[in-house]
Amino acid sequence: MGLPNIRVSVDAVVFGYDSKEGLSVLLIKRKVAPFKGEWALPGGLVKEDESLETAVHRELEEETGITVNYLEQLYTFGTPGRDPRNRVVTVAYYGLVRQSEFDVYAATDAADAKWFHIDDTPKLAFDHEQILAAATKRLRGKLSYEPIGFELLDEKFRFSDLYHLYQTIYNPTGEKKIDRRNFKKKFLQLGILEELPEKVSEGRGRPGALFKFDKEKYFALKERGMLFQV
Amino acid sequence: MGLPNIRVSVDAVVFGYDSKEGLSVLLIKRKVAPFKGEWALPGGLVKEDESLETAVHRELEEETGITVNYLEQLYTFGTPGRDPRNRVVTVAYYGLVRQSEFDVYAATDAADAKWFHIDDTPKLAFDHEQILAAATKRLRGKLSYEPIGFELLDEKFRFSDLYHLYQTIYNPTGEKKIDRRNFKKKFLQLGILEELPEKVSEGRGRPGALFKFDKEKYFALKERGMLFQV
DNA sequence: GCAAAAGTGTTCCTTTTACACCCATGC
DNA sequence: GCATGGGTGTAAAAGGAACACTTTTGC
Repeated sequence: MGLPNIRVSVDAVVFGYDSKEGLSVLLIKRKVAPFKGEWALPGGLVKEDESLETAVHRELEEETGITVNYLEQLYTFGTPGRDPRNRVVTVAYYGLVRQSEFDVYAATDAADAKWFHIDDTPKLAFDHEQILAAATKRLRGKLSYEPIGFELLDEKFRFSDLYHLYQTIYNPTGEKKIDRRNFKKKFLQLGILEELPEKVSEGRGRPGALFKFDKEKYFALKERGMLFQV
Repeated sequence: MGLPNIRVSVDAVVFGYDSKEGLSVLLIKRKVAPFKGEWALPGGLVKEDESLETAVHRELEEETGITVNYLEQLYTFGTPGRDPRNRVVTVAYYGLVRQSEFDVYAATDAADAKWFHIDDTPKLAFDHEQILAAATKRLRGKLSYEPIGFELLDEKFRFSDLYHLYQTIYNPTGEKKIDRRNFKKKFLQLGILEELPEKVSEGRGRPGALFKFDKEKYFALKERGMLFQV
């Protein structure tokens, strides 16, 4: 009985948020077989001496040029046959970024790389649609027991940006449901927001105050795990 | 640049519950190097044509003789150096069983196999202490947003068994905290318990009614995810 | 009769929900 | 002046927490 020939890869589901465009996911167009020319999650084989996390960051850099500072392990997919050529077990990660901060470009290892709105993704290679679905589900779940926002919003943001973020992720179909006042009350009670004296207008309507996260409290709360039902 | 030489293994953290002994974990004594003679989590290399889940079940059978019907993926550990000889990425699973149902024995692939009380585990091989810690944390967390019990209790059980289960897992140090009446009220409200006409005495004290889970509702609730704060 | 476990309701408090009007600005 | 988004409070309802005595059995 010879040693099993199994390869290990990593894949990344990077979510980008933008107040105008909502929630997107970063995809690449494959440059090599299998599935050459099709869209897929960025990712690739892990090298023998690098950690899984290092591998994800490296692959993201090589394929899309972006650097993500928040990545979390999602799930490991290993069904035989998920890669048509070899047995490949892939460790999937998901991450969150402010979409506006990143110029995405097809770096050396991909034919193309771009953001797709979460409700308008193309057919994906391998079992990547399954991975994407798992990540989306996890993101939604996470929202209700951990503060999310720091990674997705600009340093200073209007309260309505935060509100729309939650609204978007919870309620992708767009029927308004979350009560603005109750949401604000609840969120402010967490004590992780700092209201700035500056006000900013969006072009029309009354200008709103800017807020920023109190990083210490934010991460403390995140560590401890909070419960936040919308 | 040659292909990376990485192996893939699975490890299982199997928790057993017994109303008398509380929460235990199943460990094996390693029969082969490295760490020969030391205690470790059951597990081993994945074969090229089997799924990860199949591999866990197979290894459990080969090393401890038990069959677990509830196993869930926990996390994948892949730091280089976690196995002293080769690069091994391990996918950890955790599961729950009724301890009383299983005769554990050292099957062919282990020198010994037994249950250890969760607060009295030996030093473990590899990074298995870290894996065990992660599993314990996850189990506690899970308890508060999913019904747990079906997998850990006999088919028919007294309400106090369920109560002690939660008490044990939440509150390992044993200072009583959960209010019996409130716990019962809340749990019954979930609508997943069926009260049987039979009563049973524990030898002393007033006999209590037996309950069983309404499987359909139980698993439905589990799918949807419930929120249950104790 | 006493030790051990099971059964049972009410009150208070906290949290959550529902809900509508005025304000500041750009055009 | 009107359209657009920002800001704000209260009342009713639901859910959670605290709490103690009685019942049934074995010995």
